[in-house]
Amino acid sequence: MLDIQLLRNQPELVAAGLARRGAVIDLTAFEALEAQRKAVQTQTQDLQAKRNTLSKQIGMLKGKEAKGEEVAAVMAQLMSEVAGLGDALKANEDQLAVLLPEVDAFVARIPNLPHDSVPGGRDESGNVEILRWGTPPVFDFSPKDHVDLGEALGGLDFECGGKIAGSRFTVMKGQMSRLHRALAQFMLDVHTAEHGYTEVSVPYLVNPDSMFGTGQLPKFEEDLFRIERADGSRLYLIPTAEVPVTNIVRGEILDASALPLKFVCHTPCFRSEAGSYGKDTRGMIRQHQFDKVELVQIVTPEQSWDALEALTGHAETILRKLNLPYRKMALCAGDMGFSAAKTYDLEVWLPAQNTYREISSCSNFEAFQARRMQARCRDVKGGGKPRPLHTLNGSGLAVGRTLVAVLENYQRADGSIVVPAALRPYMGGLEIIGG
RNA sequence: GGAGAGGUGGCAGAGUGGUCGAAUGUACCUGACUCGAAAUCAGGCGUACUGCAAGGUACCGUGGGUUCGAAUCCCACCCUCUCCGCCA
Repeated sequence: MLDIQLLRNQPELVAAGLARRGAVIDLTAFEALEAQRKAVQTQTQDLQAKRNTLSKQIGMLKGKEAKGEEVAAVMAQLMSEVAGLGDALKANEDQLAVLLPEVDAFVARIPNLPHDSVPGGRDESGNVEILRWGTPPVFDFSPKDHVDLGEALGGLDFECGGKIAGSRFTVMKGQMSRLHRALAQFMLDVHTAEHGYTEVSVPYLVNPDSMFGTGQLPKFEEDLFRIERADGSRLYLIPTAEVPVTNIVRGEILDASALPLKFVCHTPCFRSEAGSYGKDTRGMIRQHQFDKVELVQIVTPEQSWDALEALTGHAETILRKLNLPYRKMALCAGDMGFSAAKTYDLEVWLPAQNTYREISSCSNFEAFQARRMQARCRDVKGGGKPRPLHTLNGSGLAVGRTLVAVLENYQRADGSIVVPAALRPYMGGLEIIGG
């Protein structure tokens, strides 16, 4: 959520920032709504103040009456005076009860402002390559894609996934399952042992408040799987561990000296993929369910930009240790997600597609999510007031897509797969799958 | 699923209609004493909105209601704990 003060005081600045990402804001509507809100709110509070003082006087008179003083007449006078406020006050409060949520709803649907360092651009084509690492492998045979490789090895079964659940679901078996598990374990171990993250395990179903906190709601409900419960409440399957993990600090005021908090979390992720019909229908690239190891940092406002570089580096480390060629992209303003102030995508080389595909997305949200979550920090020494903290997250990495990258980059002419050296300790020393 | 108890400030814990945004203790911050610390003493110490300020308003699990006035009474819901049942 944007700082509503910024929206009130510098609306042109907000509009300009939003324009960079192709978003339009109706400032006239906002200002009209705000003017109305302000008028009704001050009037309501004046009436409440009047009621409160009069009622207090009645209270004092009650005390005197108890001591035997004759105050009934004055009291009756006051009571009728207060009663006269009743209707006007009720009307104002009712009006306010409509206006305040309207203002909230308006602000809740505005995306974050892109950071100054974010390149301009409308879509994917405006993204800027920051670096390239590794060399795409050269094969003396025609490389297969992960579907052909996986099916031939008996490790990937898309038909079976379709039978059990539907399209965009996969069944893995044998060494393929183990390789998948090894990848997740490896990532968790690197991030905890070498990068200082604390591993957390969290709910895979979350409530609407949590989805609001990280920005999935109210605008992107159609991207989520929803569970309706008998009592009328609802839960959502997490589309990323970002949601439950970031919401750990929702509603909290943290001692600034306790920051940064660094969490790593392995979960399945569930996405409805509404609107992506026909896109990546083959294989494991785009699934309704996939595993991901997520990095989340909770930091002070001063720390967040350094933290974004560090966090992205942590994700890159996994690719490097697996010796997978990748490139690092700075997303342009028009291609960033709703809540992000800046995002780096890491794209891994996929030989069969002869291109780089997203395998990680690392973002600094600045105070955008923190404001929605009312997550704040306080400098105890300075005696300062609570202020919104900053949040970041990034995939480190998407496990399913990493599996795809390993299969395709490490394949041999006979269809067997070389197990990357870093994973062998997790595979009981196995060097070749299907050899 | 059945029965019961309870949700108040960082924590503990009072408060059952009226100067209650809330006693007290503890933690924490500042100052005094001290070479320093402990102990002691004095003061401060929730969040948000609003106002130049003084101040005002809201918040005692959440949402409604009763009342001139609600932490306190009524209704619904949520959560926690205990016991029983069921169960990975």
